[in-house]
Amino acid sequence: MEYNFAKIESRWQRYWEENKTFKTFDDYSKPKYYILDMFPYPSGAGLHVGHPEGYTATDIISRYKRMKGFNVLHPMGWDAFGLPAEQYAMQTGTHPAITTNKNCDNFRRQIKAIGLSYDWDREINTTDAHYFKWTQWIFKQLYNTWFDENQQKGRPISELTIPEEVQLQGLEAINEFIGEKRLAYYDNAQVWWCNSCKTVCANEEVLTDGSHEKCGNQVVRKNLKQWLLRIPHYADRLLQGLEGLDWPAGVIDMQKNWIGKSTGAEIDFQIEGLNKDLRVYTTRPDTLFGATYMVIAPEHELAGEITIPEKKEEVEKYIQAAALKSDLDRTDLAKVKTGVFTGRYAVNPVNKLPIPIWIADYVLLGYGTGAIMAVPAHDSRDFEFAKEFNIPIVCILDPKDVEEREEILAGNKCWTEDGEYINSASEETGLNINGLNKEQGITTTIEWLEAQNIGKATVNYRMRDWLFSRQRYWGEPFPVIHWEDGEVSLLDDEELPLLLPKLEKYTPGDSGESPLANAEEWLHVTDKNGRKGRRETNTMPQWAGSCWYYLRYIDPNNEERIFDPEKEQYWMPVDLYIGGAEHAVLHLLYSRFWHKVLFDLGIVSTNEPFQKLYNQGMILAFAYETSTGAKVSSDLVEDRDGKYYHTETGEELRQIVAKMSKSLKNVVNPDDVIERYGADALRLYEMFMGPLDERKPWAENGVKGVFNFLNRAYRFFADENNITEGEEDIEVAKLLHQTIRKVAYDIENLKFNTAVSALMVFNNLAIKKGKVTLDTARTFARILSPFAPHLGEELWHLCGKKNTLAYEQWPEVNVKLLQEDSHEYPVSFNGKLRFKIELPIDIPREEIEKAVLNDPKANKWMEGKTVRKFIFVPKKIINIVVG
RNA sequence: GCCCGGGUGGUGGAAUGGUAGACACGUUGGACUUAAAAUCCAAUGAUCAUUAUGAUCGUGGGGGUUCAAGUCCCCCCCCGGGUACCA
Repeated sequence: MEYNFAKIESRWQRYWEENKTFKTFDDYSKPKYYILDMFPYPSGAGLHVGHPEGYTATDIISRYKRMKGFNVLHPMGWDAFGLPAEQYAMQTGTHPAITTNKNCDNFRRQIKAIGLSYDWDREINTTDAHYFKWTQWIFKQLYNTWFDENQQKGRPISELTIPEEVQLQGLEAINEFIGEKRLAYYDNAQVWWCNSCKTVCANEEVLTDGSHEKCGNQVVRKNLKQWLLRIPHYADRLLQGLEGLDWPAGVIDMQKNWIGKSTGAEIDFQIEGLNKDLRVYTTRPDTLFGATYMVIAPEHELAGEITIPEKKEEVEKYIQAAALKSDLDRTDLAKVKTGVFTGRYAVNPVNKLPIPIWIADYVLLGYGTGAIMAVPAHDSRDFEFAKEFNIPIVCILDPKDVEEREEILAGNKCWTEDGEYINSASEETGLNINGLNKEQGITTTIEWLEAQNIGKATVNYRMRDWLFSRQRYWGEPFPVIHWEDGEVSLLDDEELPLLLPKLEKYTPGDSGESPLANAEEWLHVTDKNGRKGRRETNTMPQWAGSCWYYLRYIDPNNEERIFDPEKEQYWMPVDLYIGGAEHAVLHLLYSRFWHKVLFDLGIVSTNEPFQKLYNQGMILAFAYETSTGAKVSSDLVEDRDGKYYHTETGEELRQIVAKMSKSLKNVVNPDDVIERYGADALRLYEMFMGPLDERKPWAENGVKGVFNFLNRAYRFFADENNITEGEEDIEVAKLLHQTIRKVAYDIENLKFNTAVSALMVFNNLAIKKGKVTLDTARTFARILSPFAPHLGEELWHLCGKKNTLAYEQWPEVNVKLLQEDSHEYPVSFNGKLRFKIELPIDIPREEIEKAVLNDPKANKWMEGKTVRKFIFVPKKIINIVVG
């Protein structure tokens, strides 16, 4: 009766594979459930125990939903483009496809060993030409779409009306006009360049200290021709779409912050002595009366013109210094603010007072208009600057009942909250907001500005255009040709996919050109008229393939179209999407953007792709450090009597929790866990560790705990001597049905840890009782199977069933068994629990009171006291207030 | 700084405002064994006292609401994640 997990697991894995047990059919008669994992990047290191956490969770739900009668789509694939395979190619000359396929094979082997119920016939790989053909096709759709502001909707470029004055200027002007509308465009853009890796880095690969995540080298800015996507056009749609989603609030907040919508006004200030206006953006037009200076960014186009000759030298010096500073230096908040006076004044439109124009690098060119009106009394940054340069601070918002009111009114303290306006009226201009509050002040001022025709309400977003090209080899080639006459054209659909050329050398050029520039034959093209052209040498970023993979799973082998619309309508949206929180913004925002464009073009049927999102927490590991905080590699740690010692120095060490890392030698490989304890134990422990969304440390002893449970369950249920005929013991029957209900509830609410615990509790009782009926054994096999599918199938089989239990019905709860006729009430006096008493459920309150107060145990607590209150909560507690 | 999470036994963690510590690890004692492993049984928040039993304290700290607070409200401390002069 030994639990031979290796034998059991390989047998059922073979069975599932041979019988294609988990092949999904497009059976429209059944309700569907689409449950998706974030597909992995198949790294050379293989799986670590963090991967199977989310995969097990989705697998449990998939198996459960199948038993509940759903048609479940549960696929897996590979996000396989990426830099590591390319760097390996640079070092060894091995084609990235070879490395990638090897890694995919290893990942697939590891994942299959966990017993996950994927439909492997739907496996996709972003580097497969059959797949990226459609990534290129989507790029074409983006290129050929413009965003109609009025309809708030993307529309085909063919539906764009060209203004007459543009048409009159000829073809070039028309193309330029269209180009400015396309969602994908080609332009100069600043990118991060790593001189050591000779490659461009994505923003997210640059650490906050300005170094390259991969090699630690400081990255530099480079100006290169790039593809960009106009995602800000969809800002409002992306914001609104968040409303109906069942997503973690934190992720929604992060996306909102990233989009960064702000409402305010643009205001034109007259510049003294120049026939020009300076336009600023502000969220606080109501504070115009407190504006005592203005600031423009050093890169502002008017910087030169505004500066008076006497100040020229000083200003130029400042601008140059600012240009040399890294972004990091410029945005370091701790640093003292710097700036320089241009010598020129603007006119404050509300009171006609002259205010000085400064240049300072705390104002960024890329946001708003690159110029601000500064209100030091009511903006902390402006306040700091004004203090530094002795610029007047005029308080115009009375904070009323605030402690520091006097200080604020005197301009010695900054006040950014609401209040009542003072000093905010001008007879000359007719604007008066004195006595109003912030909200009224803003509306009134904007109305006034619009009436004067010097400003208007404006919305700004923090989100920028998405830099969509990388100077790399191992990515999707753009289906683009740049012709010698300057025309840019896209390949016809029939010419897709555009494959990557074979290369001798994968090293990029020093100038920042992709390795593809070396592929002479591939690179140069000639059209039928003899016109010469050059293919785009940039490739798409890794996001491209992951932006839409969930759509391809629906119809992965369709050669004719991206997918069959009927299938798409059936399967979409994804009902549940589980993955790491590190994708809270970028991947999920980019995907949503593409999805909305495809929706506008009528290609997909849902407005949002992922209905419910859940993040699994990171799996950490125990690590050890000395009293000075130095980390000690795990292979140098000895455990004696619950304390930890350094094997070489003998020093006592402290146990801490840290990320798994090679240097700490605390990385756990699922292969090892499976070999020692089996896949079911791995799965069970991943779930038993704690709540799915929390970070938690891996502990080998915990695996032993669940392994123990599987052992006990097998030894008990696989032994026919323990299986009886006839009626089930009432206690066992009651607990069984409680367990069915608890496990189902917990699965649906993603509380897998407590579900496992409930199964353990039932198993403990069954073993204690020593006997269960065959029905009970069969029920247990079914409710265990989503968690430990191999053992589930084995027990099902031993219970005399021939076929897989994957599609068996989830057991019905017998509600009658769950009804109790009495309850053991805890009795408290003044909130302190004193004793317990068993009472029938259905007797009136008076009798309960009588029974409790007359109980001999109650005397002790009531002696010399009177009962002031008797609290009775049915099926919960009794609390008696005495005094 | 701002925005999210989180802080419960020796450990991982349970707990619709209603019996704090389910379940598991570890530890201790016992059974089995020549012995060990495995397995099984029992105990296990702390403190005090003890004949079973009992009492007091206890969910980061301080206040509050309530018959009743780990849970709700206010203030503070610590840890993790995100973000960073976005006007």
